Amino acid sequence: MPTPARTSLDAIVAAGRTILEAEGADGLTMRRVAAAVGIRAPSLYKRVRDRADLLRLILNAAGAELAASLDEAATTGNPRRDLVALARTFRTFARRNPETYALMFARSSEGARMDPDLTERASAALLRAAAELAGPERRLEAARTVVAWAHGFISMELAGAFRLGGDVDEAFAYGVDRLATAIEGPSGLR
Amino acid sequence: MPTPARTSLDAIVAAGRTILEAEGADGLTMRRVAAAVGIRAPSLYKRVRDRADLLRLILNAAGAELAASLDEAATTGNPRRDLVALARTFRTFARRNPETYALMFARSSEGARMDPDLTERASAALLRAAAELAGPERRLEAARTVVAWAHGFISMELAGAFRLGGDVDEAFAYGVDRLATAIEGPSGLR
DNA sequence: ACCTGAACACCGTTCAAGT
DNA sequence: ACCTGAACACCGTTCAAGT
Repeated sequence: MPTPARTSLDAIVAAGRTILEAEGADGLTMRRVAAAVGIRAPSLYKRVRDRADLLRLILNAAGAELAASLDEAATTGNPRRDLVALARTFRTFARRNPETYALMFARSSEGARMDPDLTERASAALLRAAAELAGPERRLEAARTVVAWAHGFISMELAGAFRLGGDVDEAFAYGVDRLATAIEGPSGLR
Repeated sequence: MPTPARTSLDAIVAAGRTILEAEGADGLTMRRVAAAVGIRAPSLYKRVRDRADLLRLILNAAGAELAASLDEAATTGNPRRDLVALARTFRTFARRNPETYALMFARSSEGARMDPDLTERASAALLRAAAELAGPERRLEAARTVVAWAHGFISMELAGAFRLGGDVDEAFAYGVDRLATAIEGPSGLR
């Protein structure tokens, strides 16, 4: 005789996101998530394969939000301003979802990998701006250089690695300005 | 009546490094490290406060090696060539010690933080090159921009985030060249 | 169909007892 | 002084049993 469902996959993923940001990755335990949705840990396995699967679903949900924000941000028509807007949007997301952000870019030791389609969607606007600034042949390297800088800056900021003082906001503004200039025009390589 | 020591802190840290790189952070268990040095897990607590402390010692040992390599690398006399050498040295270290590298730049959720003196030592050569390229007033922002790019590039490479194809080595060479140019000369900001 | 308690094989860590 | 087995409070996960 069927028992009515007491929760849903969406509720589990949402609870997981909240717990992940509030308690960190170590705090995201199956028992804790189960309690948050009013069931016991073993019942979670009716809806997710294992903890890595739950983590994957959490990263996908957050990644979809990020991709949508990026799409919205890059709409000024000016590639340089779009680039600045994209970098800011990226940083804002990371500061609001630091634990999630760290896992998105982590080595797969946690076993969870975001949906590749989402990664592509999140890259699209940047590739467009990069093509306009650096030229179509160099657009991939240019986009990579910018995203590497932005990710590096943000992850160091989140890790508290900027310990030599100075204004971090200003350093971010300086960096994105320098990067935009760096990928502009003909390559100095070779 | 004293029992002779069966191992040493150095042996424990060395075993920890090997296990960390071979099995990942999750594989670095107190029981596993103890077995590698021929004792039982509880005896480790005679030499380290807890697992976070062991992790800290591992990161310090690796960080000292990295700082020494960086010092050695930046000796061409030419700031631009020094910058390229520093970036390459950094990347080589990360590729040889990927698990250690990831923890060095991780949020302190793992609880282990490297010795600040080591961070400073590792930054010194870069700050010198940055001062020559960008001018003394902009050296901190310039150094941060370069290290952010390098760390971002490397951590994305290690995470397997470069999925759109293209030559990753060439992208690294392109990036460091662009970054060196980017921090040169007067700032375009403001 | 969904949910549960009990159980298993792991953790990090403590502690009394051994030499 | 250093090392140990036993124990505790946690994990993720499985599974038979309940409704």
